[in-house]
Amino acid sequence: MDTEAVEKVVRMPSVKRLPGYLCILRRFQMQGRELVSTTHLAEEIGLAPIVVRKDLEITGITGKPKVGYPVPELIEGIENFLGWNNATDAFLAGVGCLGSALMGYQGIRNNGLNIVAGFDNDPAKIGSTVHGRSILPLKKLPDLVRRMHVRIGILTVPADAAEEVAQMMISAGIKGIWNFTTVDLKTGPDIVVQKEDLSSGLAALSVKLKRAKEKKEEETES
Amino acid sequence: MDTEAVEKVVRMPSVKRLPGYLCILRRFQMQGRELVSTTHLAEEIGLAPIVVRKDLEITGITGKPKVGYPVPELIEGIENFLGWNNATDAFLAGVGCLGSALMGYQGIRNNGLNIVAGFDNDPAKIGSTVHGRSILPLKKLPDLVRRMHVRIGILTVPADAAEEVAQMMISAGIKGIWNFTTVDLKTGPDIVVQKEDLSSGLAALSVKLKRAKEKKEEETES
DNA sequence: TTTTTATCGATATATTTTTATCTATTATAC
DNA sequence: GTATAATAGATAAAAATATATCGATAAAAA
Ligand SMILES: NC(=O)c1ccc[n+]([C@@H]2O[C@H](COP(=O)([O-])OP(=O)(O)OC[C@H]3O[C@@H](n4cnc5c(N)ncnc54)[C@H](O)[C@@H]3O)[C@@H](O)[C@H]2O)c1
Ligand SMILES: NC(=O)c1ccc[n+]([C@@H]2O[C@H](COP(=O)([O-])OP(=O)(O)OC[C@H]3O[C@@H](n4cnc5c(N)ncnc54)[C@H](O)[C@@H]3O)[C@@H](O)[C@H]2O)c1
Repeated sequence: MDTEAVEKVVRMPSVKRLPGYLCILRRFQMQGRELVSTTHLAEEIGLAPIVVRKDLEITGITGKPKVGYPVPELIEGIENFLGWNNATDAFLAGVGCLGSALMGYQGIRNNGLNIVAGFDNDPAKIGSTVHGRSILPLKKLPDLVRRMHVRIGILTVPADAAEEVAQMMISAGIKGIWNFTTVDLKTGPDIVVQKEDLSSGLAALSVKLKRAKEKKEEETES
Repeated sequence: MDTEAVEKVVRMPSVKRLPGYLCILRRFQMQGRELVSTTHLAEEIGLAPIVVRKDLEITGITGKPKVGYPVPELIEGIENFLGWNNATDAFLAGVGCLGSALMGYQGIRNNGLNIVAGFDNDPAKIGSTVHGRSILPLKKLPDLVRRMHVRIGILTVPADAAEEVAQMMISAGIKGIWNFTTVDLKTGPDIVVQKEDLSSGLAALSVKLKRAKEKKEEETES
């Protein structure tokens, strides 16, 4: 029985902006700041205050007029909303250039994800460690996923192996794939795939630069 | 005097999806396919056909009913729209884990960006090469930007150096910064910054996973 | 105390983006 | 040739997202 379930709509753009606030808030906390207003947060992150206020709404934390939000509560609220309070284990497949960079990246761990081990099919890599985490043979992935109840897989294999390795992950019980390959994975509806697409970022940069250039040329003419 | 300028609005979401189509189209071309329909493209990329058709509109390429679009023209149209036909030179600052991965990544070169050199302030790295490109002292960046008329800078330095290095780039004449740090750069309005934010992707993954889990639990209950 | 100012939180409006509908076109099958 | 099915392209509707407005509230200043 839905006892007045407040149908809270979570907007994805807001969700994606939360880590940015979190990063700034953590810095503020280290500086000993107790309170922060959306005005100030907005200035730091380069957005309009109204955007920030709307975004923070989804955490459920409330602020005080003329004062702002309590920094520690806000941090906890965001972490809590994102489920970043308790670290989640993840496996990474494809310990190449990008894969090892990710395995050593503190930013991921700070955001609630713990890359437990890397998997590869290169005999030269298997058995060694990267940033303190061991590289295991890909074959062992399914069994370990099951035994350790790992739900998140990070995919950094070459494109032609992506689909196959992803299927292996899913068969073993992985529920979410952080996909760094260019491949659009074909998965069932119960699997969550987050594709991290460098090329779309580059496309955005290219077009924005082109626009800026055109704009400048127009101004020069007039 | 605007002689009936067809005010073509470029939607950013469409721009960001173009590289995905491009990647698939290039594969099709290698397979010798001459034509492709939005229906088929949509299936490949996992989107609705209507989305694909709307997106391809901005390239100006037209298709034929019952047939589709000519693959080579479409590739050229997308590349042309994004300015990826002629490679653009770029400098990268901060040749660490991520920086060197990017310098060796063919995907960037395929998308019209040519990382000419890397810059660092670590004496141990300066003078060596990464994936065939030399690592130069950061000090030399401004002069080389001016001499080579480089307009794009890639920022992969640690967070605490980001603002400083970005300012150095901008002062030298860099117009677009591909920012991989967590820092929200403070720049003037004529500088284009594309922030590549891993944490927002992770946030999206976390929330989508949480949702999927809740949904499944609801289904199990009923 | 009263006024002023900053800021929250709610509501409303505008804009952007997605999705649907419909018509025209063209290759293919009959 | 004519019917049929697939699909482009235009237009319209719906949904999502961003932005603006405004009253309430709390702190600081007068
Ligand atoms: N290098 C980058 O900067 C970058 C950036 C964005 C995306 N990517 C993507 O990340 C992926 C990897 O790129 P990279 O540059 O790290 O390549 P890489 O060749 O350096 O690394 C690939 C790794 O995967 C391993 N591998 C190959 N086949 C495998 C398999 N079937 N199972 C398990 N491991 C396997 C290889 O042994 C290697 O260690 C590619 O899909 C690429 O498109 C790379
Ligand atoms: N490692 C990852 O997977 C990853 C992923 C996403 C974003 N990032 C971001 O990329 C940046 C670099 O990360 P990393 O893991 O490669 O770190 P890293 O420490 O491996 O590399 C940093 C490099 O920058 C150089 N450097 C330091 N100060 C400099 C300066 N003032 N000028 C020029 N060079 C300087 C260092 O010598 C080093 O080579 C960070 O801001 C990080 O948040 C990293």
